[in-house]
Amino acid sequence: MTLPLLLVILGPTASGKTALSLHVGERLQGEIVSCDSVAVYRDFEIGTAKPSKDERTRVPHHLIDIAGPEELITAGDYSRLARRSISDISARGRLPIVVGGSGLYLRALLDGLFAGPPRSEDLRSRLRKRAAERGNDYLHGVLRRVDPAAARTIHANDVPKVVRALEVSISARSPMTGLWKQGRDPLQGFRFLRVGLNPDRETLYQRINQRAREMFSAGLLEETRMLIERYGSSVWPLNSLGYKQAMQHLRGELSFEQAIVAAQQGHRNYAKRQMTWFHREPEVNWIPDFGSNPAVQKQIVDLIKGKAES
RNA sequence: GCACAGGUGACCGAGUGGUUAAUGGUAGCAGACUGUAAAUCUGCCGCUCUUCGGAGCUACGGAGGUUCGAAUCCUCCCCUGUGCA
Repeated sequence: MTLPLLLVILGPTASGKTALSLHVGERLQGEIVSCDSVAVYRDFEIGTAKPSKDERTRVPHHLIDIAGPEELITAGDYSRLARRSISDISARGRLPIVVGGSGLYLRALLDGLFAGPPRSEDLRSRLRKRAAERGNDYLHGVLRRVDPAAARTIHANDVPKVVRALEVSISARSPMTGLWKQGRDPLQGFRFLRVGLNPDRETLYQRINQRAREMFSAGLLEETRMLIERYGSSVWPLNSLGYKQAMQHLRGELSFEQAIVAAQQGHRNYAKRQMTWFHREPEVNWIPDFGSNPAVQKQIVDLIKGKAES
């Protein structure tokens, strides 16, 4: 018996993942599992370019609006929840479509993570404080003693990763890279079909600029103000692209126009990083175009039909 | 038209006679990423070669000049901003 198909659509922001997923979902009785680290939070609408209410009626969506902004959803949380959704969808005999822009979340879902100890906020803040007081190199030196292999791959200036490696190694009383050797827990029971959208860079950047500006005219500022009022200005997702710049404008640090330009910049840089990440993803069927292109949509539907029969 | 201020590599911006192809920053490109990841970090970044140690060429508005040596000093010209007319 052949395993059920799992479609994965990946690509940078504004590459047309949503359009493609809706088309395929409608045509092939699919349900969408969003893989977006910010869309998981309720009330973050405009800046996350979530699919509209109407679109979510056309094709069922999962892993959107699953937490309040004051909650912390990690890659591990996401992975567990998404796997549950996928097996439910599959049990209903429908096609699960993972639509991903968040590289780490996608990897956590498909390849799994290593079995690490739980977060320790206490330990983390102590380590961060240590780095601030005695310098990045000092903290990195500690890591070099605790987990030399980790120290070799993590740059001293990358404090968050140094802190994480130390947190894991110290609370587990064992080097983090040693724990890695025990392996990950990959998602099993499916045949993966990965489709990657990789439109022409310059065109993508234009599209990003346009979309970021539209977010502001669609009321990103008002939404941000509402979020601050409702949840306070220190909730984590307010640091996300667009919201961050909207906050800076509300605080008077940037003019309206400057905020837009900064948000565009941030989104372009992000798209670049996403592509770097996705280049490493194995077995991707790369499409050098936008997912909103009807020809691409047809091509993917045909591709899936072919796979489903084989 | 006179008086100041200024014209630096894609952009912003240091540099006022010599380890200067020229500090920084931004953009761009490439890369890393195992529970905050829309985060965080790294490398490259005038052109042409290179056995990767380097070699050559072109560069600081333009043209001359001073000097062993200039983005840096002098002269003239062009342009920009501000002030006085």
